[in-house]
Amino acid sequence: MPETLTAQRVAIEAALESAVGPLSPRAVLEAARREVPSLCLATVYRTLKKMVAAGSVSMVELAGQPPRYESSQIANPHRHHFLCDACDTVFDLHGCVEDLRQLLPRGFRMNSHDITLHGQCPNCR
Amino acid sequence: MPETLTAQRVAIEAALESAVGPLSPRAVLEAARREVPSLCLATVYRTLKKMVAAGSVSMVELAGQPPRYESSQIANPHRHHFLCDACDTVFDLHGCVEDLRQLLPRGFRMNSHDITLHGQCPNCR
DNA sequence: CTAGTTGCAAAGCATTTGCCTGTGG
DNA sequence: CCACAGGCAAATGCTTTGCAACTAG
Repeated sequence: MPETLTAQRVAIEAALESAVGPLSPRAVLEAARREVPSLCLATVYRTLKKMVAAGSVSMVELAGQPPRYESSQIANPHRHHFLCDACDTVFDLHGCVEDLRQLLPRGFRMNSHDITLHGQCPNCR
Repeated sequence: MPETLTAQRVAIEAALESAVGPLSPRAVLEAARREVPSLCLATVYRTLKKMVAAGSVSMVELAGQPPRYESSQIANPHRHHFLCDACDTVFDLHGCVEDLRQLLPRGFRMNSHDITLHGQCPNCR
C-alpha cells in the first residue's frame, strides 16, 4: 500500500488535526479546500476511508448524526462524547463509568458501550 | 388531523407492537405486508412520521445505525439500548446510571444522555 | 361527498464507484 | 515510467415528495 503523499492528503490531515472536534466529510472538504481548492468530496471520502483503514483516523458515529472523523492521536479510545445542542460540535470525553453492567438484563453479554451526553458547551452557554 | 384508520395504518401499528425491539422502516414494510401486500415503503415512511409526530411511536437512533421505530407504549423514556452484534436486534434497557456527571468537563452543561451497550443477546450466545 | 391516504415514479441527499487523466517518487 | 491518486460524473441506497386515483367516514 503505497500511501502516496499528495497535497490533498496533507490538507485533509491538517484539517483534522487543527479541528476542535471530529469533522463531517463536508466540513473536512471546506477546511481542506483552503489549501487545495480543486479538492472534491469523492477524494475526501476515499482518503478518510483509507486513513481509517490505516488507523490514523477514527470514525465517530453518534446517534442520529452523520459520521464524523478525527485524528486518532486525538481520539478517545472509549466512545464517550459530548454533543452541543447549540453549535453541533462534538467533544471527546475522558474517564469512564463504573456501574454500566447494572443496566444489563440477565443473559446478555456486554462487549463494549458508548455514551453520548447532550447539552451546551462552554462557548454556547 | 383526521387520522384516518386505514388497513395499512393498522398493519403498521400491529407490526410495531408485535416486534421484539424497534424496527427499521424496511422491517416494518416486510412485517406489515403480510397483512396488506400492496403496502409500499413511501407509505411506511409517511405513516411512521405521523405516528412519531402524534407521539404514539418513538424513533430510536443508535450510533452508526439507521433509524428504527417502536411503539411508545413499549419505548424507554431513557435512551438506553442494547444492540446485539450478532443478530442486530435492539433491546430497550431499563434503569439508569448515577455517575455520568463525572464525565462532564468543567464549563459544560448536560441536558440529557444516551447509552448503548454492545454485545450478544441471550439468543445469540 | 371530500379531505386525507395510498401507490407509483421521480426527486433529493449523502456516499460510493468507474473511468480516464494527472503525478509522486 | 507507471502504479496509485484525483476529478468528474454517473450509480447507489435511503428517504421524501408530487401527483392522480382511491377510500374512510
